[in-house]
Amino acid sequence: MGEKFYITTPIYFPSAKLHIGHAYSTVACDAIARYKRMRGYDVMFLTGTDEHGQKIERNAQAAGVTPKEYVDDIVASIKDLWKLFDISNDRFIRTTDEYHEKAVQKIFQKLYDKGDIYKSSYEGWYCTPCESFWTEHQLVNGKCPDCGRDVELTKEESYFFKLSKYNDRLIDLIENNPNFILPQSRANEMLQNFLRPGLEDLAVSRTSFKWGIQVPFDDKHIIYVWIDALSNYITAMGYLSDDDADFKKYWPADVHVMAKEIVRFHTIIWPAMLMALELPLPKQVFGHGWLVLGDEKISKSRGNVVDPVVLCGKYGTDAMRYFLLREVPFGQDGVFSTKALINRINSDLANDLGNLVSRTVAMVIKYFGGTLPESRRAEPIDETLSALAAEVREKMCEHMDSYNSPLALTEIWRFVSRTNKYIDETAPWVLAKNEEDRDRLATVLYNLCESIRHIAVMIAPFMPTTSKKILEQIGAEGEALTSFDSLGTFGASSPTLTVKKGEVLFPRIDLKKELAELEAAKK
RNA sequence: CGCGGAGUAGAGCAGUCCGGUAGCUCGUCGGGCUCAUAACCCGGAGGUCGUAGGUUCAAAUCCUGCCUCCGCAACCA
Repeated sequence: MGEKFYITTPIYFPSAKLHIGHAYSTVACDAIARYKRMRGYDVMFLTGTDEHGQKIERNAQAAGVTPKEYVDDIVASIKDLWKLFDISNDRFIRTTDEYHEKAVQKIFQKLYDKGDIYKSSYEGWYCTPCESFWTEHQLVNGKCPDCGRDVELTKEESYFFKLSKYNDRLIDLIENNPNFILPQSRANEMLQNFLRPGLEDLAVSRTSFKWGIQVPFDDKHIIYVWIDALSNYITAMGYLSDDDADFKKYWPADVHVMAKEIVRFHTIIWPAMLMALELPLPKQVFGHGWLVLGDEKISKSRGNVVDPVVLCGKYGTDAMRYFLLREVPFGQDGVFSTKALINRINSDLANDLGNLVSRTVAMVIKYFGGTLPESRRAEPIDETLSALAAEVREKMCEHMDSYNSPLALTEIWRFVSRTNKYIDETAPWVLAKNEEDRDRLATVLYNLCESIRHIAVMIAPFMPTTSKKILEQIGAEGEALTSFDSLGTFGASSPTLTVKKGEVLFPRIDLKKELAELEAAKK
């Protein structure tokens, strides 16, 4: 096993079904994890759920079940969702797991013993019917933002974490490690908005609800959910448990991936906690953009949720994965629309890739009965394929090493296009008409199969199932033909390879019909 | 002046750091091909690069003002 690589998704809040945006975060991590495994890394890929908090408590109450019953249900659906999206996580942590709860209490105790957590009180606006505290900013016209009723100024006892103590060290961290926060523009945001103005100590306990982890030495207090949630990255590895071998092996994380709005917690609170615990810091925090619907952000409260289960069922898992990984620009927002999705599937997957495989396999069968003969006749043009294959492989790796899947895929598709063009340039159907060109025809078809093999291996992190299906069709089996290392050779496939006609990889979708059906479904 | 990001063909983006023919994908129009999933290949049309100034032989790119949109401001992936 090679060097270790530890990657995490955020842990998701099971207050309702997950939407396409959650799937995006997880699929993005999965592609990176699969890519790293392919490159020989010993990968630890962690995801999970963040199950505590007042909102869960209330939802459960409304549903007439215990909080645990409530989250168990949703967590089961989340696990199903990741199965559907072909997510290859090595571990799944729930913040209600006993080992996690115990470890979080130990972390809290440790910080308290060290003097980094102290007891005090803070003032806030309390809404009695809602039993909620609000800050001045959160109030809407001086009223409760939830119910609109009057609020009263109240003092609540709370434990505080000395976040301010780590202010300078955090500034140093971000200023001296330009790659700590990706994309880098977010680093400025953290410095300008929070660090340079000066951090305040953080209230890290609550007394207004019960569904959470108790402060070990004060059972009136529940540990603040972000302290609870962020700790998952180390508790999942066994930190402060009887067996911390994985913690020693995998920590620090190589990258925490998340959507942009929680970058703040991961680049300020989390590093400060680790500094207080005297642990190494994660190497990188990557804040990706959002999938927006038209102009609107996808959000449960706006009711414009796009159901990923329905989409996968309709268009297929790999097509959805491809769309997500290709369409959202690096670190920026991407637009989700049915039209954009179908256009991507039709042009990139059906027309370019699927059809390339289909026409190649068909020609090998039509002209040689499925198995290529050994005779060869090379021509200079053939080298354009082998040269480009090597170049594209390099660039794809560069892009994936900086977590830029859209550009990595763009590179691969440059090769897909070149391969399609090669067919036109060599015109195998003309060669097939002349007996004296049979060795040339065999060479052309071999080069096509070999190019397709390279493509299939390169797309494996993004579309694992499609990759396998394609390799099967061109008769590529075993490490020597399917591993990343096998891409070092253009010409590794057997000279007398046998193809196998397979199902249509990506059926073309009738855009107009599909949109009409969607419209009809709305009514 | 709270902080940050963005305005480039019909749509989505690259190019801006290190000024010098404005590029890519989709769509559209025309042509080619017939192996293939009416797919593939070639070519054309389409942009005063948000706006007003400035610097320069030369500005999408550097400087200044303004307009518009978006995000963040302590629990939305």
